[in-house]
Amino acid sequence: MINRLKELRARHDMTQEELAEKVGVSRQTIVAIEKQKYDPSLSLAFKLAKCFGARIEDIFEEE
Amino acid sequence: MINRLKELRARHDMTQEELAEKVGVSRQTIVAIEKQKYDPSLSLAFKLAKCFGARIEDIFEEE
DNA sequence: ACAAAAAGTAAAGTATACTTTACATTGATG
DNA sequence: CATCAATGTAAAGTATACTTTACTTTTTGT
Repeated sequence: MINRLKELRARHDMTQEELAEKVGVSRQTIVAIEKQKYDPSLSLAFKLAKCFGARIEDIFEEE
Repeated sequence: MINRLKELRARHDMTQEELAEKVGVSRQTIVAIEKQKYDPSLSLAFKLAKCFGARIEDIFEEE
């Protein structure tokens, strides 16, 4: 699974901290996902998509 | 999070066993998700969506 | 009604997602 | 170049997703 989280966050001009707060997780979770350490839960993926006004498929892509 | 997995599986006339095999998980995982015991991982959600020719948002819905 | 297939339940174990804390590195600005 | 904000790294702990095994209940077909 690859994701465009970092890219989208940059485009929306947000810090990791701001994004984390907005979707209700810790900053470390954002770091881990951006660094591709693991994939978000489905619930978090929904929140991230909503936050960026995108669809899950626009942010995450199965290999 | 609510899901229409059972409904979609019925519509596609598949058993839990068949679906489980097709998306590469155990039957118990399918049971648990249909019974709303927990949500699938993002990766499994993608596979289920693909299997039914639907979008993730068509199968799963955030509350 | 009976047998077989499908679905449901339960429990113990493993893997992954997420938290918290703490510290190190990078990058921008005075 | 010094400082502070932002980002990165690491490690130990908790919660949730998933597996495996085994057994019970429900549904379906003859």
